[in-house]
Amino acid sequence: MISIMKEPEQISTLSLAILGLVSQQPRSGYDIRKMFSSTPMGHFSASPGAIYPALKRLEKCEWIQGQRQNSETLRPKLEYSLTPAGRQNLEKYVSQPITPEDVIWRMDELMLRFAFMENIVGLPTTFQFLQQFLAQVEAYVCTLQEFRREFPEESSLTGRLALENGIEGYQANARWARRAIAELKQKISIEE
Amino acid sequence: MISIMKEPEQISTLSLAILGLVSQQPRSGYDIRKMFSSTPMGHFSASPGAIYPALKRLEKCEWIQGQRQNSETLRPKLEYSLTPAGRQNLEKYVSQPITPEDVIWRMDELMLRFAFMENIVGLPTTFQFLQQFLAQVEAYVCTLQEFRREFPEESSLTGRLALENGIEGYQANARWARRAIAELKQKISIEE
DNA sequence: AATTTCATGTAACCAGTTACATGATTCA
DNA sequence: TGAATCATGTAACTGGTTACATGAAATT
Repeated sequence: MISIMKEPEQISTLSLAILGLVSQQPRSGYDIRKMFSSTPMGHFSASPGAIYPALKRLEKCEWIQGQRQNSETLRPKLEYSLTPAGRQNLEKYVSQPITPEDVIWRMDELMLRFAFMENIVGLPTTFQFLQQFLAQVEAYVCTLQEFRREFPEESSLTGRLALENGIEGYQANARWARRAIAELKQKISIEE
Repeated sequence: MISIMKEPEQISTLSLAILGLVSQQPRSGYDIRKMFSSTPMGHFSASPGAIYPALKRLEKCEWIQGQRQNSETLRPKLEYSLTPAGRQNLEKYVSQPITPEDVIWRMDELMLRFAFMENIVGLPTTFQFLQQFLAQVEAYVCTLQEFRREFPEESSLTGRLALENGIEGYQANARWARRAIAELKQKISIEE
């Protein structure tokens, strides 16, 4: 008897971060909490009330699987790793085409996808990701600049500056993407 | 009989955006939804399921007050404006000192505070805000660079690049803040 | 012996998402 | 007359926050 699990169409950034981490190596909830609190990895809270339920959810839909470590001792720990199905779904998820909505509403998710991409889908797909990313970011910069041009000049100084902050942030992302593309190109050519 | 309302110690970004908008002029829920969907204002969803309950909450704690417009017609609309108490609380909230946690976890909130500051607390306080902002951002850039220096070079290319994306984003914020400070300085000197 | 770190959880709460629902007004 | 826009809401669900709870192992 096979139980059909509903696949989440949209993964929360927390789940994605967890999947990325356990894709690298088996990790316990505590390991993940440590990563979140001791590194600038995304901006995740290390609260157990978020992480342990998230692990349970991912295990229930069979993307990850927990294995009890040190069962003999009095302090066993649960180490999770990706299931084959989980890896497949993760591959599909991180390789999705980048939409304009992604860069407007889900920048942090895009960066998470990117951070783990190399590991999960390899350099060529990562390269494609960066090209799409750059194109979408550049397009959005144009939209914002258009908006900036029509901004009523005398109305609100700080309002205008806040808008410019957004534009410059996206421009920084574009510059970064160009550099990253160059680095990847080099690495790919060396590996051949 | 005075009912004592519990003041929210932490305001959600959505509530803050709403407060900022109604501080400029009386606005209805529909007006606010339009702002969110037609301008790059923050990254807020215009869903009625978020906005109308938020307006109700803010009205219940007496920061804003709704007034029925066009009561004679069959399609009245509710225009909210800040109460004196609401304005006072908003002034206090946006002027709070900026903590390291703010730049790490709540960048979007800081930008919202800034976008409406001029209107709510005037240029001198806005100027102070920017100076604090710059200092905290620069400090965090150092932390990230320190982290970058200790990053294992061969481990993950995309991981390293994602970290650099973060650093460059904060550096862009610092540059922006320096420019904004210069602009404000000029404007303040002209107005004297 | 006391403190810190390892390690995993639960319960109440809250806010935002999605989807649904309603009806007036204006414009093509 | 039909579509788009104006205008406000509710209900079910979901996931993250805060706070609480427990106890072993390692360190000082």
